[in-house]
Amino acid sequence: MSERTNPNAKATVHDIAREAGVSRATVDRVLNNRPGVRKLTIERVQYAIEKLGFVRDLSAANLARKRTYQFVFMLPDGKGQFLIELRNSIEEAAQSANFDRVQARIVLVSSRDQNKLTQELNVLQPENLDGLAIMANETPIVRDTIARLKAGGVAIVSLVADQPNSERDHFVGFDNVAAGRTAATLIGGFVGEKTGKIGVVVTSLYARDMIERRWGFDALIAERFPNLTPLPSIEAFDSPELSEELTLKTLEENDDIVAIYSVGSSVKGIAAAIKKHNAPRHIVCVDHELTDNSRALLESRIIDAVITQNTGHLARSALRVLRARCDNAAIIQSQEHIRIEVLLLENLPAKREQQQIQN
Amino acid sequence: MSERTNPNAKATVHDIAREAGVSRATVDRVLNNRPGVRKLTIERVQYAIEKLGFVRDLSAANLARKRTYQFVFMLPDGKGQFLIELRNSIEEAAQSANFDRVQARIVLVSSRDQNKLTQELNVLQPENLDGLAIMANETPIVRDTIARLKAGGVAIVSLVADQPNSERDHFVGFDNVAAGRTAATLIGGFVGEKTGKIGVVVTSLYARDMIERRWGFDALIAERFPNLTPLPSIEAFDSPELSEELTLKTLEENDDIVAIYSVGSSVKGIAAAIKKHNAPRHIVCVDHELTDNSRALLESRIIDAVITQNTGHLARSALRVLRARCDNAAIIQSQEHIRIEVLLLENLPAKREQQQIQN
DNA sequence: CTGAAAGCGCTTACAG
DNA sequence: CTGAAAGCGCTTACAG
Repeated sequence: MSERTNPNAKATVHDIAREAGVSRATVDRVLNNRPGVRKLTIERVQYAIEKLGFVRDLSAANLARKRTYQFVFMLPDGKGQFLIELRNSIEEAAQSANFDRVQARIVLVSSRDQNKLTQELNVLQPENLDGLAIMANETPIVRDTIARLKAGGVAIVSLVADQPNSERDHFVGFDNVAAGRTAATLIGGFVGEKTGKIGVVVTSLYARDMIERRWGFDALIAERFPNLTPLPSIEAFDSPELSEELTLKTLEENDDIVAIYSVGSSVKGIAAAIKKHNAPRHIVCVDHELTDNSRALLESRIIDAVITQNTGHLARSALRVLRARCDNAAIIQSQEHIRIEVLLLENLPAKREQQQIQN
Repeated sequence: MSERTNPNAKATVHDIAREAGVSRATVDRVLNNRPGVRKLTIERVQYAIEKLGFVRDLSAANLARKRTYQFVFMLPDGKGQFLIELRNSIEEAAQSANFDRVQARIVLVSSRDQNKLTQELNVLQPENLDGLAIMANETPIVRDTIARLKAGGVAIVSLVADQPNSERDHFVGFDNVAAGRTAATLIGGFVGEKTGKIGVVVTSLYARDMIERRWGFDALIAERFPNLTPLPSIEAFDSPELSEELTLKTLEENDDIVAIYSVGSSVKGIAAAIKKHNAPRHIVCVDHELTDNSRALLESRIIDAVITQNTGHLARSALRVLRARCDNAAIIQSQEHIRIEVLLLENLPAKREQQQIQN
């Protein structure tokens, strides 16, 4: 069945207009809080809205308005697998959101060159922007840009790494402290009753997400696994070579390492180091973010688990939240909660089906 | 910015009509494969569509059509927490889908009384139904109903438990075999090197999802953990008392039980049994589906992990797939993949925020 | 087989 | 401060 046959059909602006004894244009003014309506008239219209239980049809409104949503995703230009996945997911989500009148584009910004970053940020103007999703380190220039755009009425979400001291409307990403605790629980559980040290490798000592994960990790190990001692963080930047070299050095210097926590995107080098070092027994290894690397390492059982946030969910959630903000609509919190996913070889999702289309 | 200012504005039916030298009505006929158009005309229109890169605006089409989607979710009337959660999620999702012209309602059917089930199923008629999501045991009557509705043009998805031998369009739920394997990996990992038996408790010996989980579980234990021996399944139906009694009996008869796998919704009784039995060392316990019970047991560390599928995701995915089917549109596979979630105390999502609304 | 006209529910100039 | 008319992109009778 397709036609609406039910007798208590939904009320329309037309019905409201008739009920309130005004024109549809006036109903529209009240609906959209436009100025230039007498207070009494407003009340009459509002009464009619209440009475008839009117709910406006947003898609009809958007059609009439020729409303289009201009969103920008600003991401670091890094070459890590996670970033690549995230970009793919955003493009995919943007494409299907396109039917919904949203145009989203990705802007990559240098994570090193502050001047270029400043330039890129200054290009963004509220006049041609409805929403911004930004993943960047917390710096004054980023904070200022957020404030400026916010003041211009742009909806803002921080992505993956929060900007807690800025005026972003929402954070789309998981709780990094809890993620660190999750990693600790897995490592502690899998190590069992053995006593020993844990190597910890981060991408950067100063990135907020890394710091938070490490906090959570250390706290939980201290609480529940007194048999384990995390070592100071090794900083590997984005370099597999550096990561391998430093990890190997640590393994050689500490013969009682029972586990390694890969907090950032350095697992490739870590795995190489573990293989080279070739310890007599399995070293438990937990990594963050599912990539081709971590997938292969899970399959060869070099690493035991991956803790990740789904890039598709991140992309769609950012889009939904921005749109809701623009429409001044509510969001369903539970739907926007980004889960901390624990991936073992056994519950690994099948490899990205390249935008596979069914039917 | 809101207005579409860009010069290469999207083509509309109007543009196609002009380009092809026909009326908009004819364009519409071609677009919707309606009969009564000369072949030559069809080709001309299709050529114009290609040339202008026309993409039809579905929401405008639906507006014009007064199209409404009538969906039914048919679920067992059981009183388990998972079912309750699922129902809540469906209601929530249905509410927000309402803006999108879909009307979804839940019909509960008896899982015991075949006659009542038959009656309920017979009420469903293709005339007033666009899509059906069904969670039910595989029985001939269910299979026949699916076939009948399918023949009448109704879109069908099976939910949580698949109906692989029916003509459903899609299955919304996770891979139960892989879920069982995931449970086994966790149990094996957490038990460590100890040798012993594993108790296995199911809701029903004949439910497809239980059987599949058990398959996966046994297979992985055999592959990777020769130190562990799963016992035959204990069937506890939906009864906490029975589950407690039988689990306790098993624990007393086997003093080398190191873990319990709760395949169905029997964890309350299992936990009670574990507490009563009070073994000298921790018994590893993994459960399925996040509920208030399992959450509390995770917090008190009686159980170690919960394997679950997100009910919100199930509900929204079912809705999206049904809708796509009705529109004959493609679905994004990666978006519809239902993940096997591993929940530890540390990555537990906050308790259901009762339809919390922000702003 | 094809088209002119009216309409879906809402909004936008324009006029008063 | 308010309304009549036209229009968003698409579809539906109706007429021919």
